[in-house]
Amino acid sequence: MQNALKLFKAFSDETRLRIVNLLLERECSVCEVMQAMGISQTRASRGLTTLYNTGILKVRRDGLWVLYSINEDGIEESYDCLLQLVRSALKGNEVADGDRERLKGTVRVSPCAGRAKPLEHQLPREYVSTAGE
Amino acid sequence: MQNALKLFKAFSDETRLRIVNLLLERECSVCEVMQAMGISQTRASRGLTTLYNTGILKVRRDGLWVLYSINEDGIEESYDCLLQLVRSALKGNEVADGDRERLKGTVRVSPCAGRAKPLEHQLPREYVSTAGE
DNA sequence: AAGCTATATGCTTCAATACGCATATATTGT
DNA sequence: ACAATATATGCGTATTGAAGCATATAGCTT
Repeated sequence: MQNALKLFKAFSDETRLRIVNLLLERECSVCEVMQAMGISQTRASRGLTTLYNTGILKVRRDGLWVLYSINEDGIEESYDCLLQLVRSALKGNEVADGDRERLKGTVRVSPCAGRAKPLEHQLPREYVSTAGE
Repeated sequence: MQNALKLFKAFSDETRLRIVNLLLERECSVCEVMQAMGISQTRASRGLTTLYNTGILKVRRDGLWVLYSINEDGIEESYDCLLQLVRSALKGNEVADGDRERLKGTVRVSPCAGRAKPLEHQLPREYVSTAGE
């Protein structure tokens, strides 16, 4: 029961459901989740961490980036049906569809984006426009 | 998404999971749930009401008793898998097993049972022992 | 080593939730 | 109508949970 309870609690939050929605598309870094969903770094990180602690996600590092993805061989057989339920529940939802759409355009950019610093300081070289130089 | 969210929230509480556990066995009145789980009337009633409001349960009246049961043709196709997950998750759990076991011995008795009043005042006639009379 | 970037986290606040007590409501029998 | 029983619910409280801010940590790059 405790395992099931943990799973249900993990899925009982809109932020986390939207995150799962993204990860069902593909592996994501924290900053990609932030951008696609338009939420703060703290919120994205906390949502991911909670899902990870429940066993739903796995993590790996790629340089500075921490990449989260669905933990296919997670907990139990049964829990697979939950993911399918989430997937179908989010398909057709305006917010979730928008998140997935924006995910396509995300870039691995600093969580400082949107703050006062000039944009060039936060984008990896290859993404910085050279038009104005 | 909102529907899925409501379902997950409904299932993300131990009291409610245990109630579903009982109702997967059979239709129950509030007082039977109280007895089987050893919880207060308020707690039982609130748990049942929450599950009902989510569409998971249906209700009917039988005289003084309000009988709750799983709403088979509830919300959506997908949600059926949730019930199966709950069933399997609760099978083998000590608390849940105990609840189901005690359910067999429950009696439709007043929620006042266990308080100061003499037992005879709260049991339907047919359950009152006549040994002491 | 120093500085930058990506992420995690301690502390705090605010909102949501669970549930107890007392009481209201609904239903039946007398 | 009255009393008794079964359940629901308003109000208050305690607990939990989400998430912001500031800061710590980890890993590049030079």
